[in-house]
Amino acid sequence: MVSIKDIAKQAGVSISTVSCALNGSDKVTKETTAKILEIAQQLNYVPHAAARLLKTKKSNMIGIFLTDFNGSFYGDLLQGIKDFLNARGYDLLVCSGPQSRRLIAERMIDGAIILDVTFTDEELIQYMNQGHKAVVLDREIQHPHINQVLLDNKAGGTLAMEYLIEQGHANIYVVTGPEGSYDAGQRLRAVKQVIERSPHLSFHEVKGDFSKSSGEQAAKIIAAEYEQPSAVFCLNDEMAIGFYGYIHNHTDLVIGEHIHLIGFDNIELSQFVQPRLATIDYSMRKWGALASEQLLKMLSGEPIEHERVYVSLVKGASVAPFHGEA
Amino acid sequence: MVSIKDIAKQAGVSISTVSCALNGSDKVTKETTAKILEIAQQLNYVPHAAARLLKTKKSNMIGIFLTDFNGSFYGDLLQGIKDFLNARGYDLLVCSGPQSRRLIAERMIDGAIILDVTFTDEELIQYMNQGHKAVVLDREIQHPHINQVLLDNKAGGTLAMEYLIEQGHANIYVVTGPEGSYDAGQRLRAVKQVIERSPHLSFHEVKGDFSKSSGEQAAKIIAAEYEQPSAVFCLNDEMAIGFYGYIHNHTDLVIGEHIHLIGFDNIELSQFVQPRLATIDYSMRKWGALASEQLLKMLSGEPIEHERVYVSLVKGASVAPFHGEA
DNA sequence: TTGTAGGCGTTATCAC
DNA sequence: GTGATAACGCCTACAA
Repeated sequence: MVSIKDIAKQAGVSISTVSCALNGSDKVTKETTAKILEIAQQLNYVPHAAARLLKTKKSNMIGIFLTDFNGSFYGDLLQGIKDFLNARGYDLLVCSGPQSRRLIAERMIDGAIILDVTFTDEELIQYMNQGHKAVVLDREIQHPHINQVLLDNKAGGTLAMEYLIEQGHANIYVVTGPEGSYDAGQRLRAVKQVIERSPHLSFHEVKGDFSKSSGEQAAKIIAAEYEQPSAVFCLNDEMAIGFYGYIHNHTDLVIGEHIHLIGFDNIELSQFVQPRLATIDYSMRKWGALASEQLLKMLSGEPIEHERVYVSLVKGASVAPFHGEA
Repeated sequence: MVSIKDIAKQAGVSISTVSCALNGSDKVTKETTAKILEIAQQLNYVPHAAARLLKTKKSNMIGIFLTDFNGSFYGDLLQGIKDFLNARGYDLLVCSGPQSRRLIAERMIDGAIILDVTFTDEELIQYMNQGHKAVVLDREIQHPHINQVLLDNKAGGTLAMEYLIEQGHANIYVVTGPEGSYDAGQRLRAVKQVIERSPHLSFHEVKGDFSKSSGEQAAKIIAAEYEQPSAVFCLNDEMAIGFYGYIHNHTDLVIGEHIHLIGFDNIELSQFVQPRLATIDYSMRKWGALASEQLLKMLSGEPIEHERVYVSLVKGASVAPFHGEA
């Protein structure tokens, strides 16, 4: 492998001159710089990242940590992060699994973005105490080296519930998310707050875990006890899609007529189902870009505050007005 | 940051003793090793990956390069790769975009797995000439540092066509894949070879690009010129699903009766559509595991040959027998 | 069994 | 403007 030493020899200059020239320092003549650059080129010189990192303590790499690699769900989020980082000279590494944490500990990356429930708060804080920095997308946690960029789940949950109530629905189900999920927990909390303020409502909770199949299960349960038009808030779209499928294939009930359904996330599929699924929308790309921005600011020592990703209601014919007796 | 120097000082021994102890060399007393280990523990010592890499030239990291982050398609493949690598002390980094190539060039990873059409054969060969090693999943390319682990697209394409023909279909459409895709190209070639051997068939090609929406487009075209029962081979399942949707929602035709459909990939959704989609199956996890295995073998200098991932036919009611006049 | 010394490829601080 | 020289943190002969 060719190193700056080789090119120094070729050019008949010292290695420090080469280093300066390569890094575009103005302490070197234009001519020598040009000569050095040319030799580097024809020698196919590529710097050794590890050596540079050892000295500069900057790898220009950011890691995002995911629970697993499933879910087209993350596509846009990752793209948003990557685009933002690339534009600023950083690279993104997507990591998963407990073993990958060594990238943080062993200082291979400059910072981390966390969207991984398998990270405990404790270990996260431990890393941060060692001087590492991170942005979390999936929890509330206070530490000088941690910044939060969270979805406004509370607003979303409230928006969804109020929409159902506005449309005249008083018999309401919620299909919950997995244990331990911050987003699911927050959404459910918002739902309960609305419920508490509206004692006239009939309210039921059905367990779900954000998967399509759990949406189907929920549909089965709710369809079985169906007596009157009901509204269902699936805490994410994937479950809502599963819900749709079950109702459509296995019952005589009609979405938007007997059962009024709203989801959360506005995934691509939501616009294709008939009738269109009402849901809560937000931009994955923006979420990713914002998280990246916050992380880079932290790295540069800029003081920052926690951020929120705002959400909005997407109406859809899956929820129709209801004018019956509650 | 605490380094072996600090722990050497604490333990009252030299740096090299610490290094040996940490690396489990038998050149150090059990007692001193134990003492050193304990101090390392309580000092929260973590080795610096860059420093180690600089010396050992092994990062124990493997990179997989993808065209983009979309597509739940890759979930199982990545999981298969990760599991295999983790079990052998390697970590997986998922990378995308031209910038990420520096991980290869700058020697941050020990090897690469390529599933990225934006990599040209030329640049790949250039990297390999510099001594890097890779397994390719998406092309045929000969180089001592490159190993191929390819899907047996030819067998799959042939299997699909023969199934349609066996079932009595003689009016056959194929919905193609994107330009430049190796898999799409190979599948189409297999189709054409079957066609050439069966001159009595009526055969039509409709352009697609592996996306669901292109499947819908194809359905629109084929439905418009529908005259008699036809068989359609969508070169991947995603298009087949789009095809389904269009036929179901916008025409009176029935899959498995007027239109007989087969796909490729056996994605999860395929088993849920009604009637079940006939398709070509293979294991993403195995593909990933095999690719990883080959890469590690290359890294250890073991001589290896190119590998193939075998496929099989999955029958489904989306293709029914046809006994009419061709 | 332990310590000494040199080097991995860079960057950075100085003299010259 | 350029060139020694010393780090960075770790590994590994080799010497003691």
